[in-house]
Amino acid sequence: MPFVTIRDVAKRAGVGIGTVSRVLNNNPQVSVATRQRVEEAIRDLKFRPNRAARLLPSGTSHLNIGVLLPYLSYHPFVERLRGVQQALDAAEQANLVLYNVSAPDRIDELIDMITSQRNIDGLIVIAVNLTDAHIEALYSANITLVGIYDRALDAMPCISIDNVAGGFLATEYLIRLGHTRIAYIGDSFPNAWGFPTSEDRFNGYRQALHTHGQALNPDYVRLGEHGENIARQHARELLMLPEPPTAIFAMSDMQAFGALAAARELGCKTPEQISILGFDDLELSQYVGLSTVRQHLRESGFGGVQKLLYLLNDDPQAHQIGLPTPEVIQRVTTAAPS
Amino acid sequence: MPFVTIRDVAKRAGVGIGTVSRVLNNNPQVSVATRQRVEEAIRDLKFRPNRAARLLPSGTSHLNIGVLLPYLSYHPFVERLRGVQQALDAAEQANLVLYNVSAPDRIDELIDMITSQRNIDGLIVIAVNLTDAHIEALYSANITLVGIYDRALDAMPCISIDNVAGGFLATEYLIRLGHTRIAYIGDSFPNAWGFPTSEDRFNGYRQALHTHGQALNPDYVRLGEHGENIARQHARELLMLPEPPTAIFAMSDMQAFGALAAARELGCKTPEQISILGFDDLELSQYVGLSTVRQHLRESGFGGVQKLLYLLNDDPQAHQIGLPTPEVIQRVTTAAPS
DNA sequence: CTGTTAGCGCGTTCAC
DNA sequence: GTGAACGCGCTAACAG
Repeated sequence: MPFVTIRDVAKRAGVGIGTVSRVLNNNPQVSVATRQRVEEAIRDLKFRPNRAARLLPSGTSHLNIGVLLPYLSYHPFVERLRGVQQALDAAEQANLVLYNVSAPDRIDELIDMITSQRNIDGLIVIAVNLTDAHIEALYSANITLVGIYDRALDAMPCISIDNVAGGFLATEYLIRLGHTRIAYIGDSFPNAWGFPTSEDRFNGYRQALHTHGQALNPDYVRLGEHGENIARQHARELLMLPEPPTAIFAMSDMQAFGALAAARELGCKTPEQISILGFDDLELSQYVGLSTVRQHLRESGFGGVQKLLYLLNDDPQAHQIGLPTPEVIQRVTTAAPS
Repeated sequence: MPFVTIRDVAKRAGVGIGTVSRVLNNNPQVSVATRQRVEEAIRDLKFRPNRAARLLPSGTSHLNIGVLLPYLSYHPFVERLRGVQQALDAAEQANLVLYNVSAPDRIDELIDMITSQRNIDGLIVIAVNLTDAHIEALYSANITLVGIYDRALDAMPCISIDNVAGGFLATEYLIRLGHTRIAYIGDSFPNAWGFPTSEDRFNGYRQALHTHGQALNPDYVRLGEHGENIARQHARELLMLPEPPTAIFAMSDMQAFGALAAARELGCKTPEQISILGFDDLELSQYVGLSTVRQHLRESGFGGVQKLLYLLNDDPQAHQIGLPTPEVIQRVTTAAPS
């Protein structure tokens, strides 16, 4: 469609394009009469200035950074997004453009849109599993990439955590407290999005048990869809076992909340009768007093931005940006078994 | 700072600017040798194409829509944001640029940034209370505004709900169930952000009681900071009153979750002994089975985008975009008193 | 106060 | 295969 330009407006209003520009920019040196004529023409023609052209003469080229993520309702993603937002805010040189993938099979479209639109300089990919073709397309569109993943990738620079180590850490912590009957509640894997999170944490759990000479009791492993409720149901079942576990390692704080609820419902005291340990350390968790593994979510978003900005400046510091290792935050839901 | 342009690269590589352009756009008709020379020059000079200039010749002018909101951790805001995201996705003609206000006193800076940057065509303001000066500044920067608020505004087109009516509806629903001892748990007001939500819903509560000839018992009104935990504490206190309420109207689903937890902890059965009604209808709430007042959060974001797009096109349909009225969604946490 | 002109940085013709 | 004009829509500096 032929866009209406400042020139059309000028002709229509019977003035020069300079005058139109002045009206557009609220320049006071325009007589009221002509200003009104111009404004009328603008309205009539439904003229709308072209942003790109407008920016051009100023030479200003601020950055647009995209963030690609699945779900806007999943806490860990949103907390990372907040970190990204804060870092970008602090840097004061870039905007945050949000891209949300609603389903795994819609990634293609989105990447197409992003590459064809040429609107962003860099992209932070949170958790979304991109194929090599996607990455290739992004790169040839000259978009600098940084991933924030649950497992390190070769295909692009990443901020990531070692979930196997995290799972190991969590389980070992419970073992050190003296627990010998430790359950695991997590997402079933593999899942539609290909998130490796649950699998990795479970492997850490398994390795820790093995290292400390404890057998893995299949009854103590409950995998299912993600969610507080399903986790609650799993915890119920665990607690009603003839020989219930004395500790539950939930692979996420949300699931730990579910387990907590189940314990409460069954009148099972935490941490006296059952220790519950989460993973994530959501902002919420401190309020609930949940013991958990802190994986520095906010920092991961923050670090992602730093890395990206360094990369955009060809600054070698980019490769130094990492994440603190996960750590156990002990609050009130874990203790030695009684 | 003097930006390095395609011309600099051309000179450096000893080629014409056309060739550089071709390399940039992956045009296959460039010999491998020259391509390499150009790429080297690009790297040496740290050249980065100007997005605006790039878009200019194509005539493509896609929209950038900003979203301004406080907190990225507050569920109702995030759900509205999701609605915005979905609508923009569906329209396929605009990007979502995210602006997050971290504190009420930082609104000024942000508005300054937004107006000086000239990056967006429209702005959807979620819950943030803007002064007339802010709105003025935005308008003279030619940014079209739509607000999504908890109370209708005159200063700009809005999607809003009537929280007084919502509070009335909620309370009347409980009264109709037969409750005569109905408590209210909400945020204390006024608050730092100036959100009128709790006050409005409380007024609806009060009016409903009055309309139905029930006295307002001050012991049954608990106001405090927002949060599941504080609500939980309030609910505890309510339930331990010599004459406890038979129903609790929590002004938000999160607070209702807190009340639910308190009831569980005290062994107080829901809904047999205590009915609990929330407000919001978060995505989460259906999983929990919480009875609540649906205020169409997602739709409000969706509608905001529609209204904005109409406004940008001077389409009078803009004024027809509204929101369904709030409705009570009865699930399992409310029933007649026994 | 207002019209005209010269770029802004890049993609796209063309000729070479 | 490659270089050099030309124009995208707009702002700013300059004449009037």
